[in-house]
Amino acid sequence: MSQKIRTRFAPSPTGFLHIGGARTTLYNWLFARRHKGDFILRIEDTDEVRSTDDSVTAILDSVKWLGLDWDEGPVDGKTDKGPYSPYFQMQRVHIYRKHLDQLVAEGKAYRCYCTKEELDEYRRVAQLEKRPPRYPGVCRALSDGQRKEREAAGKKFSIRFKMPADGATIVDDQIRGKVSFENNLQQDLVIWKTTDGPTYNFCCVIDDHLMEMTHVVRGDEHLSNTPSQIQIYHALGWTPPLFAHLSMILGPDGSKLSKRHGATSVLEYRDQGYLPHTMRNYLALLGWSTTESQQLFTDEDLIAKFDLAGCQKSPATFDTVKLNWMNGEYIRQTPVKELVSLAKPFLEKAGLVGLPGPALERVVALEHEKFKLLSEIPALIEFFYKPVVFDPKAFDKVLKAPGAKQVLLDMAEALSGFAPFEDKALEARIRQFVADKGLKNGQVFHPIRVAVSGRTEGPTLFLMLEIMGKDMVVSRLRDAASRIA
RNA sequence: GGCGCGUUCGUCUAGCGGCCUAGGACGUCGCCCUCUCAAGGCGAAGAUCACGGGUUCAAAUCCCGUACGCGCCA
Repeated sequence: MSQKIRTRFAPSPTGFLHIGGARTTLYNWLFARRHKGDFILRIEDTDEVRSTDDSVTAILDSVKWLGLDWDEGPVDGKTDKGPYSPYFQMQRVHIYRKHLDQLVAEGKAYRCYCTKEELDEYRRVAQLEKRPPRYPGVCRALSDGQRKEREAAGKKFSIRFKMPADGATIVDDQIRGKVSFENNLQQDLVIWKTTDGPTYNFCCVIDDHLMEMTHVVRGDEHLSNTPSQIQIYHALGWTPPLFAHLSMILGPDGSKLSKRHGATSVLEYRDQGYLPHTMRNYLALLGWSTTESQQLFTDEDLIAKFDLAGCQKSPATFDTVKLNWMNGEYIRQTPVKELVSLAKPFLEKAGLVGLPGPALERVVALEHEKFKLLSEIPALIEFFYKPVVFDPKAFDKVLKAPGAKQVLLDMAEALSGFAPFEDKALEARIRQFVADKGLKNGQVFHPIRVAVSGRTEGPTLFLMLEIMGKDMVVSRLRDAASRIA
């Protein structure tokens, strides 16, 4: 098979891009990139009521932020590019109608005049009689006379696709293997609504074929619709693409991941300070793995190794703890200069940009290995730029300790004329101080740390002092001492 | 209700008949490093492989059933 691989992600713009959609996008993208194929984005906006322009924008922004570039599809919320344009389904209705007409003309689809009330009644009775609540095919069996009668009465109709009455449809799923569905158990699917518009399952088939998709990789929830879709392909004389159905992503309580489990929108993860690369790596591993159980991947690595056969059939629970670990891992791998630039929005929000004081690069470097999220950077470094806020527990425990006040005053004195005010020299001087006074390291180091930073945890002491500079250090030592009763 | 899918440490998973007294990763715990917190290093605990039957010399791995969970159909 020398055919070029083509995959797509086809969201309905009825909200933001959630984690599940992000993973589906990622897998499609990885698969296409792996096989030097094309990755297409298509907007399924046939639900006029729920589709919004804002959603289109949010979805495009999300996919862009994730770093998944598409070869064809929307350029923005209105325009698109690519040889199969348009990629917005609402602009393709004439195409669907053409194929609809063909099916009807060939007797492969028929008008159904049943009203909502009638359908509800069929279903109610079926439930009562413990039969499956399927459409009983009333209008499929209509005679020409009966049909004319209904037309003459001007009855509204939908259009249903005739499913084969017998046999079975096999979905040869790339992840799950062969899954068989009895045709007589499938109902005649509505492919055109009473309100005069195509339905999801119909558009999807036509677009996937016309856009020459070779692989349809999508969520589990579509597996049950696949046999109907396959029959539509056949009715139109087309060969279906290969299908791969991904398992769901669950929340910590085992139910489908939703709002009440916390952030579900990709953009929320961006705003919390996760790196796109973390999301790619983590999401890749949520339902896919290599035989070696490798955890950390570069993008090249991911592309080279991704494989549908390695996808998990069972659902996976989204684990923020592991996500955080991975983000910390990648933050540590990010050069400081780049990290500062990535953290800019967060630093700006905290008012830490453009302030006098040490260079952000130096300060960030000092705490580099501690960050798990970009959003927590400001809180960990702000004491370099803003007045010290004492952690009450630290103050009581360390600064109120016997002798601490005197240590701070003596230390301020000792350092006020000290030079060079530099890491190694400071360490030597302070250790000397400890020895001279006959104290223990902790009795000196700890009070200094709390006095200059307000907290007991923080960067390595002497380098922190160097970066703060003599003036700030000395004045903070004295200020802290003055606060001790 | 029918149909379909799924079920290995708390979590993500390896495993595709013997290499499994079930491996890795996150998390947890302990130790080391150490000026604190991290990071890092080392180590430990943690899964009768959902359950019950088969098949086989041999099953987490194959078959059947049950339970539970989820999806689709409305």
